[in-house]
Amino acid sequence: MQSQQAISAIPDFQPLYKQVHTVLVKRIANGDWGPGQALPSEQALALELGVSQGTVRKAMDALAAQSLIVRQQGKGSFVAEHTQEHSLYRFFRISRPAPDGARVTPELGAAKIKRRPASLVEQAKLQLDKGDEIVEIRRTRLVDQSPAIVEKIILPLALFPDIDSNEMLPNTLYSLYQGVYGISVAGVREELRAVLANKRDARSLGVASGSPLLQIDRVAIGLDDRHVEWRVSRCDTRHVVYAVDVN
Amino acid sequence: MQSQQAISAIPDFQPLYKQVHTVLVKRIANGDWGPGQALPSEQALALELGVSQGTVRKAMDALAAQSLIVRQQGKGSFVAEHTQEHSLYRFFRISRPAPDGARVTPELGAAKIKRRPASLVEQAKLQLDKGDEIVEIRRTRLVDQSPAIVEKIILPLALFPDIDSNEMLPNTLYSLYQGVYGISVAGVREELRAVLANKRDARSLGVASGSPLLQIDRVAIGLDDRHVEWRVSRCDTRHVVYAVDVN
DNA sequence: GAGTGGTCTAGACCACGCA
DNA sequence: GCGTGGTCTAGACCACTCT
Repeated sequence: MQSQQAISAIPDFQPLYKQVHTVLVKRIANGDWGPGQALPSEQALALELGVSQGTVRKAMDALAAQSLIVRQQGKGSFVAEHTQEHSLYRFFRISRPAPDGARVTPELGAAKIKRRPASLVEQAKLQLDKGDEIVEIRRTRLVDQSPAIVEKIILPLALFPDIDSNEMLPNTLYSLYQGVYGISVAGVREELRAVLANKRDARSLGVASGSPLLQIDRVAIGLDDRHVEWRVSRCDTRHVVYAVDVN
Repeated sequence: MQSQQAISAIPDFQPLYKQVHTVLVKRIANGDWGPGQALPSEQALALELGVSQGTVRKAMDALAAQSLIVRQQGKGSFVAEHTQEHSLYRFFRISRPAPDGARVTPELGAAKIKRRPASLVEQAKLQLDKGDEIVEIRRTRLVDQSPAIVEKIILPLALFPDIDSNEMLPNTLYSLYQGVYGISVAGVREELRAVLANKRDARSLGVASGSPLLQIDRVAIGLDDRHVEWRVSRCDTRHVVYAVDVN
């Protein structure tokens, strides 16, 4: 009656709750339930999958811990939405220095967008083939009305068809990816370095050429583990910092 | 028979498993079980605290998620140890750039240690009072035999009596804090900035004065939420990077 | 074989949101 | 009042470790 049953015909050796977890991730990735929509209740899923409610609960608790879903007592469980506030703070770690430590909401400055074939580095970063096209976005972000971050964003055109025909791109691109293109960013991997401002940086940020900048090299990864975006940000850290908490 | 009983005489309104969690954290912080030692079994704790095994399990799962304890099937649950490898990788995020991405094990270079009254900044960072003494450690860490990181470490002398009488400090200070002084680092808060190498940095790291360095400003926090250490590292990021994964 | 944590189930009551 | 997720319990079997 219990333990190590497989949901599919051929048993694998994952615990049941992990199998349930995997099934649910796939369904979310597949768009069975759109962002903001409610998943079936624990009971309904348990019945459908032939496991107990407690097992479904454990799988859904894991989804909630990954913030793939949001659970609300009395209402239900909902596919996480990359709304403005949410998405901004999940992957955006720029804040004011301690002891204030407040999160910062950057505003959008100038932006340029163009389409071209992927360079070799871009092919590697985004798992593309030779000849694949990408879209390059360059933009500035402001903190307290003055430019603080320059970004170069590279997107595979195949995943975001005609994204370069948008007049104005929103501040939080991830909600656009999710809402319009059905691509949810599940996680990011970032590498941080210190670099010197080149002439273009200096002009965009209003700093002296040769000023120190924090460079954030980020690859965004989708629900299906595809590399969805490559973004290189250069940040003037005189008034804001990149904050990390490890527990 | 179930639900919302309080362990202590005066009920608070925390779920039982959170109360159990809190009790266990306090006992660990208090040294009831030393690092590496086994906690009582789930059954034993459940009996002692008058709750069910499942509730104790949920509390201990949370402790494991915080990596405050390590659980081993068939053996028991053990207070986490800040061993060399462990402690190094828990809070040390320097690695090689992608696609390699391998963790790096820094070696220890020159070190200097001295005792003096806390400056104003140090008082603020470490929650000290005027006149309190601190110990300042300055040292260099090597990657691939060449200097890559300079560190300035500030410790409250009250927490680490006579630490400055040590001949050689180990590479991973956190295991020393835990093993000798009974202070476990439960988490850290870091702020990252880009700065330019001053003359001292340049000499220590073998780079040109004015080179860009990644500055990591870290406050380490103990089990009882006290600020235990303030550490400012400056890192040459030409060959290594600071890696962050968010999921 | 005894003891531990890991998984799974079944059923209960509670707190919440909504109609 | 109903359905949802949140908490708690009790009991079962499994996988692992040690003796």
